[in-house]
Amino acid sequence: MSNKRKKQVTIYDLATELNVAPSTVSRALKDHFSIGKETITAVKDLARKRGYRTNTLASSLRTQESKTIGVLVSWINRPFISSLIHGVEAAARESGYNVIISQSQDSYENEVANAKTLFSSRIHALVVSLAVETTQYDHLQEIITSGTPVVFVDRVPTDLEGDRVMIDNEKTARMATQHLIDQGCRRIALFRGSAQQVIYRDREAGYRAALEAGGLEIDESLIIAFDRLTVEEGTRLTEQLFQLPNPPDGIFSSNDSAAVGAIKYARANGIDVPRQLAVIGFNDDPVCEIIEPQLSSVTHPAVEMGRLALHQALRIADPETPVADRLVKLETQLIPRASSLRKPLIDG
Amino acid sequence: MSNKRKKQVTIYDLATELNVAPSTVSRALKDHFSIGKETITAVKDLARKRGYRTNTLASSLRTQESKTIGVLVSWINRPFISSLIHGVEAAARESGYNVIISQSQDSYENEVANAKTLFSSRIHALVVSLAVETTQYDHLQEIITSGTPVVFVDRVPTDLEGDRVMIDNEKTARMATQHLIDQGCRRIALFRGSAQQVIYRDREAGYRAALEAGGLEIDESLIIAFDRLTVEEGTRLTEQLFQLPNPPDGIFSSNDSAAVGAIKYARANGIDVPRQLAVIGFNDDPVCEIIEPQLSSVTHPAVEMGRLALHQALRIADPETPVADRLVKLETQLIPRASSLRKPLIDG
DNA sequence: TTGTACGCGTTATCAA
DNA sequence: TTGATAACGCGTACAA
Repeated sequence: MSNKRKKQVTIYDLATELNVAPSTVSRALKDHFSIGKETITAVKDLARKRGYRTNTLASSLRTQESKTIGVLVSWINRPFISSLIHGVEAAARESGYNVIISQSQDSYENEVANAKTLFSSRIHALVVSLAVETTQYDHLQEIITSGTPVVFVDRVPTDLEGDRVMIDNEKTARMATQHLIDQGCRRIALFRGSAQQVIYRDREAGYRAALEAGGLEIDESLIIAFDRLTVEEGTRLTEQLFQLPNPPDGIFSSNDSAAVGAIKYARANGIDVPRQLAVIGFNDDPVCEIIEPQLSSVTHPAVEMGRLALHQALRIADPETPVADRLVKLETQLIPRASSLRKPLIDG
Repeated sequence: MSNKRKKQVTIYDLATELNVAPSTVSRALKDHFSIGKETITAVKDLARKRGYRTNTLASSLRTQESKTIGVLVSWINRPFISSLIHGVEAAARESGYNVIISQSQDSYENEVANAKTLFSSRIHALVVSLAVETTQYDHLQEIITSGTPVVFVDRVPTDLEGDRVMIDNEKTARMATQHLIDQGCRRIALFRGSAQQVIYRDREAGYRAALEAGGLEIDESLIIAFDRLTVEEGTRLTEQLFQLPNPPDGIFSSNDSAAVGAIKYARANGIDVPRQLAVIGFNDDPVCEIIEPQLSSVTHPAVEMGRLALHQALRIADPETPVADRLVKLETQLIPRASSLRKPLIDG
């Protein structure tokens, strides 16, 4: 709102013009049962005519009840995150809420600053996917303590009570790794994200569990720590893998981008995918159907997670919410494609 | 802000505890020159100790000056849009502003509703990329009239005064088409987006201009109207093109997704890219370097456009802003890759 | 250097 | 069915 802005119409203006009290106008605008029918229509007509818009600021201040949801994520311009926000925003708007977004850019410092700003904006609730760097949660604990609902999505904290919407990372990773074993892989590499985030540790756990269940030896030199799981990093680290005396015959990557990097390396170096190297990613991004060979993956229902997180945020204030519901785990699915299929699938 | 929320600390609480007036606290917190040094430190110390957070709502109401920027786009989960928002958010936060996002999902009706909601929220300024359906602008004119700065990005309106941040679509399309001609294409098809949006009409104009300049005949049956420019649509409509008695030897697509669809069709049907069919897209999305052959494109600097739009929004209120600056056109660049390169490029 | 008093626009309470 | 009044938390003109 800049300085020389046209003065906005208020309920006071309408009241004066209609010769009624401001409180009457206020009630008429929200169809309060105690207001006469003619008064209501008269008020609404004039409101429309004068271009009246309710001042959300004043209303929120008075009622101590703001209709905005804060969203705190790492990077907006990532497929998974932008779909997540899409889900939050769509669900929020259906429920009459605005959405304020802020990105930490994976920096702890930014995350703390943004959390403070959002808190000051008196948001109704906060939806958070942590920055990679974040391992300490005072900035969020403070918000929870104040009574503002906080819902964690995907990148959740370890030791902090609070509501979560996520997938079963361990189980999903096990499913993906198992698939590679079923396809005949014996030396499977893991592209692991930053160990600071529990979701990546869980995926590692799933990977290890699948290998053990399959009776395969775990070779620590095949577990590769990634920093940002980008395409470039995937290409670079695949190259390193293939300089080992005994390179892998399969890769399970913690996201699709890094898996794409692996396929690019293989393609450029005459390594046959999936025969010499079977690859499976994580997220099922659109790119899976674009790269050649098409990339196997496991679903990570971003939009749905966003919607659920929002609904969870709105329900927390509700005392009826059962405690059991405070952890929502979504189902995931294996999507086998050419990058890992060496033999026909057993069923359908 | 839910009902049984812990009461927030106010300047009034701090004032009581320190035995000073609330106004003194208010001024101390913003380092007002008239307040004593010790008072300032005392106030700030206590504020920290009590966990005081300034109430943005109250402050905005009082000053008639909100620190939030509204963003109104079609779909958040699209590469170009999410990068645009990324740019807006980053720049806004640097300047101390929050960002409220809302998506029209390309529906005119949603766009109108969202514009009204944002307006009611007393945003400082609005950044808009229009819904495909939108051809009428009353909902935005109203906001402009009220004195709220409105900046249009990418999908801009035709006959509405207002600030714009965009690229030169006609020139860029000409450059892309010219490139195909240079590579020896003689029958070039155009993947055109919805004619309702001027950006797509401009790209068509550039395409036509390049053909004319190159002395090539314009075959209207090669100009394909797309609805949503998706991969699937690209594949489907390429198939149609190749059922023509005289199919094209080049495609200029108004975005990368549809171009990817064309390449997928070609790959599946043994059509050699680029020899039989040269393809160039628009946007230079990350997918360009992932598909095989890699997709030629022209840049569409989304993040930069977002940043500029935000800065433009903040400058509009400033009476010093020269009128000439109200249309910002960014430079674009041709990125030739394997999908269109039949001969070595003339220079580097 | 600090305090007093009012208003931003809305809504809740109490009274009429 | 409607009106008068106070209060939400903050900032500022004016007074001290």
